[in-house]
Amino acid sequence: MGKIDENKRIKKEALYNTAYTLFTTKGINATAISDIVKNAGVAKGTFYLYFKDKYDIRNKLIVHKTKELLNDALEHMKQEKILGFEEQVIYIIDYVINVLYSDRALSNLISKNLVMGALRSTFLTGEDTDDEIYQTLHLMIAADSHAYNDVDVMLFTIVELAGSAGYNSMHYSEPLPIDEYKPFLYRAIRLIIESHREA
Amino acid sequence: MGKIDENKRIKKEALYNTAYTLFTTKGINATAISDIVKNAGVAKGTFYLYFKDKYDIRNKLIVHKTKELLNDALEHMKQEKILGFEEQVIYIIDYVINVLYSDRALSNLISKNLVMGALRSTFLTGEDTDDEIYQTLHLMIAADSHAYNDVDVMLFTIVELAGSAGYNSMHYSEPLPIDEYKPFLYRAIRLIIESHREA
Amino acid sequence: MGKIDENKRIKKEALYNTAYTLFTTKGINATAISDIVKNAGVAKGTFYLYFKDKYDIRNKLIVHKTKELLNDALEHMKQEKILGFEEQVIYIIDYVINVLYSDRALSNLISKNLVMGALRSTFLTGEDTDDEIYQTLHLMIAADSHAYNDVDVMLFTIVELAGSAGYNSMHYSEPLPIDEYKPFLYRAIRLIIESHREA
Amino acid sequence: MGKIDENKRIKKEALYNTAYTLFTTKGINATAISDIVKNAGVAKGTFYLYFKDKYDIRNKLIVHKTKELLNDALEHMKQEKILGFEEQVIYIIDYVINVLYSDRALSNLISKNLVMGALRSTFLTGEDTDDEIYQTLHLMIAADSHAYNDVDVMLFTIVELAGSAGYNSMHYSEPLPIDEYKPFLYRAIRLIIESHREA
DNA sequence: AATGAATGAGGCTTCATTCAT
DNA sequence: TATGAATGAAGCCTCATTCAT
Repeated sequence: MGKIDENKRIKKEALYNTAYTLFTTKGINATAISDIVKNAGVAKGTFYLYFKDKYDIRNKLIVHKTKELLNDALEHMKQEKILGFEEQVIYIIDYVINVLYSDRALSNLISKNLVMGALRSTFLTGEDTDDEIYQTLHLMIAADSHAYNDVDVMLFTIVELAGSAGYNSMHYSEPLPIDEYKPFLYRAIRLIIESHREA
Repeated sequence: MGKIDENKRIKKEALYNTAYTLFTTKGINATAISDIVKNAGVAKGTFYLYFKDKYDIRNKLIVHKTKELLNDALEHMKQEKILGFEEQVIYIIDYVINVLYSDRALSNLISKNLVMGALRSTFLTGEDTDDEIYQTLHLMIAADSHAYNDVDVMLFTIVELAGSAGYNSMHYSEPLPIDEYKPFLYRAIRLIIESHREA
Repeated sequence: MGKIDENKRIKKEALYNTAYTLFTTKGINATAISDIVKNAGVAKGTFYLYFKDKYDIRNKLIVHKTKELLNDALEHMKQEKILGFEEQVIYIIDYVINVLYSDRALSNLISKNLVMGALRSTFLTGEDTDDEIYQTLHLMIAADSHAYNDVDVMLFTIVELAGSAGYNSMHYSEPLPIDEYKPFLYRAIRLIIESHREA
Repeated sequence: MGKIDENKRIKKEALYNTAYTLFTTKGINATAISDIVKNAGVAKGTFYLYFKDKYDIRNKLIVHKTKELLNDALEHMKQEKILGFEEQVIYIIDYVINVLYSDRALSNLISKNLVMGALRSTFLTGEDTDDEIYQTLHLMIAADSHAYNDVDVMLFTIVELAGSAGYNSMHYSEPLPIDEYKPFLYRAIRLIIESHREA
């Protein structure tokens, strides 16, 4: 049984990896399921054993990659012992921007729309309260020397701004290359944070 | 001759109108060129006389609709005699949000990504300097009682934030319905504007 | 051992029951073997332990259900002490029509073609002479006060007429609903029987 | 234009002919649309220009062939100057049986079920009263020296009996080869007709 | 005897694009 | 200019059957 389950995992993993490569290389529209299975070395039917269609595997990939990225960011933040909510938010966003900037493939997959969708469902929705990332963020806020109003609104605004402006600056260097745009972005974020501080 | 040209215009217009309806109803992926021509009452070959493919007509539609929307906003702003750059920016964004909120079809076509692309190319790029909208914005800034640094960066940041956060709030009522979110959005925008004022 | 055999019987029975439900609900074309095994709660491979394919289990089902139905009819006929071949034939046909009319699922499975195929192989073929139903019919004829010519032809003609006309009347109420059509049908059958009587 | 329409007719005809050959040779289940178009020498897409799917072309074929067959029968009946409704019905049925018996391919296509469906909709349904065949039958009845009750019931009963019993006798020679069975069949039909005569 | 993951042939359907009229 | 029949590549998905466990 261990053998069978191991085999299942391997096939699934092969499909994920191949899909990731193809989606980020050719784009999802230009990627056929035939391409995925051919490159993954499995039969076509096997794909349908694990995924409903092309969009199913894409969504699962995005959620996976996004969570991974955010966890990495939080991990590094802890190691670096960054203190204070404002600094922590800037650190996380900077980390994410840097990773996405250096990994264009990942950035393409987790495009502006999608990363936001994933982020929102991941750490702006309080419902899924056993979500580690969401927990961590709120702990960060609680540990800050200031108190904050409308925390979810604040996080939402920051995420949307950073995601949208960051995406465009990274991809099109407009209005400035990302390195030159960062100071403006981070200043705006700091202002937003300040505006949510309790008097 | 005028007759022939008139006929051309009518067919083209029919294609535009039908495409708009279908794109906003079924989405672009689910809309086939056959659908467009069938509903427009022209032959399939005729489509290729005017457009390269589906995406060509879509792009032309978006540019057209976006410019129309922004021109309307500026027009109303003038009529209302809104003064001061900060108030003017808020007015324009509020106008656009209100129109998109009440016209879901239009909002879907000019989705988050696209509106930004169009906006950027339309009024954040200085190249196309005979662009009326771009001109108007710079006139507004010049007429303000304050002077501003890094004007294009400022406009970019505002547009990205409003576009991205506004889109999500409108469509998903997250983290708040658009009406409740607006005060936060506008406060953030005002802070961004202030941060670009010369000392 | 008895335990194992019991287990086999249970699985087989589950397959039969599920197949019956699905065939009569969705039709055989729309029923996949996967559907059958999934609903029966057995593994796919198990199906092939007992049946060659979809059509194998269907045929076995039909034969089974048809024999059951005819045996029921004969049983009731005996209990009711119906006498005389003509009356007995009418009684059996009436019984079958009534059951099929009230059990549309069964009627769909044992459709016009199939019921005839099954019936013919069941009680018009003399080869399988240890067939109880076939025996019973011939006993009925022998016990009648008249003698008959070309008995198999007579039975065949009656079965075909009743099966085909009855099926259509039941399912489509054409040219009349079954209740209104019955008198015509039974009159025709009586005429056929009479025409086979020895002078 | 005549050229284009002519071409359309040719392609459609090619599809019909090929489908007929394949359906009657390999059966409809074993015939793929690919087979049809390949043999017809047209592109796959062309098939979908004229037919919805495999069953669509089959149904159209059956209706076409059935009407053709019945019209032939009526035509010959007139040429032979057959008089009297009873004789006319026997003549038609005999004609149809003979053709189907000698053309096994046609007989397979227009199988028991289907011929009935087609026949019923063609000449037992009074609604489509501009149907030539239906008209002809009623004229025949009107011209007979006897008057008849429940004409549609009578026709229905005859058609069902002849179709069902004839089909089986032809295909399986059970209970007798068709030539030997005919006398019994025709006797039964005559009895049915007589039973519908007005006193 | 029982399982169910894996297979891959096989069939279906759509649709952008061309081109003769 | 305008037409729309024809094309056929391209992609999707199902499902009967096998076989290692």
